[in-house]
Amino acid sequence: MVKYTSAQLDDVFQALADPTRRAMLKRLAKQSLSVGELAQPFAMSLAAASKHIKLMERAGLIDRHVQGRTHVCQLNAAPMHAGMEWMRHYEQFWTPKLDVLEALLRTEEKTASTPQKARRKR
Amino acid sequence: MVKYTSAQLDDVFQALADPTRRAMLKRLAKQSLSVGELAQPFAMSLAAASKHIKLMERAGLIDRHVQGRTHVCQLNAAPMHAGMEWMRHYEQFWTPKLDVLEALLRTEEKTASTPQKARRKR
DNA sequence: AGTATATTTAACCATGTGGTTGAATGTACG
DNA sequence: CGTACATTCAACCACATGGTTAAATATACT
Repeated sequence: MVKYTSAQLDDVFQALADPTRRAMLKRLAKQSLSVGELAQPFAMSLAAASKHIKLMERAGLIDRHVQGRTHVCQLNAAPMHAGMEWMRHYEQFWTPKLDVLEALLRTEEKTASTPQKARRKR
Repeated sequence: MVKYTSAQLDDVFQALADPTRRAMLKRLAKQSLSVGELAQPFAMSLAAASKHIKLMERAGLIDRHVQGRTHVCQLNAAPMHAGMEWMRHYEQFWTPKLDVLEALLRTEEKTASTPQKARRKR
């Protein structure tokens, strides 16, 4: 199990926090694309698209290999793993809580003075 | 299966793209806390912490209920679900690829013309 | 009423983001 | 060699961020 640095998470989440970039990644999931191809569907200059790509490169989500005059971008989803792992710890909180018990237990963890039926100790 | 809006994802990923905010959420996973309590561990002004909290509120990750003069913040992890679902589509790409085949298939989809070992030159 | 506590608001600063246009760089091609 | 193409760089703009301090608000306490 790998450990991820905070800065890594910063960069990945940051990269994903923009619809243009998410759309680019989506396309890259199907095939590698040049900068120009990646930019084409968007109503923005090439320079703007180039900046988005650079930001994703910084996050490690895109690998680039220059081939002649074109730069081919390839998805590298691996860094998302870090974000996924981070979020996974919270999955329990949106997962249907079939029992109020679980919530109560968490509350009591803090309270620590309500002995109720068991748990008393510490 | 719920569908998530792009703006929702923007806000959630944005909220998670900062170590201070992630640390705050981590503490809220254990117990609800007032703004002051939430801010206490950090070397920053209350005003700064207050802004972080507001940003997470905007993302729906924190619910606030005012109780007298203190504002109690409660984790609401549900919006993370959207981010998790989005990422899940990419899980296949960092998951161990036991077969090179899959990668090849994706590549060929694009190439479609390079005849084998040729590729001579250029 | 007056004071202390909890939090937000306002004004400000430096830096980042998302975009533009125009010039520079590097590579391919006739 | 000269020109076209692919992409970046530089300068600029408006606005968001992450932080500060100081003042404003709201509630509680005596």
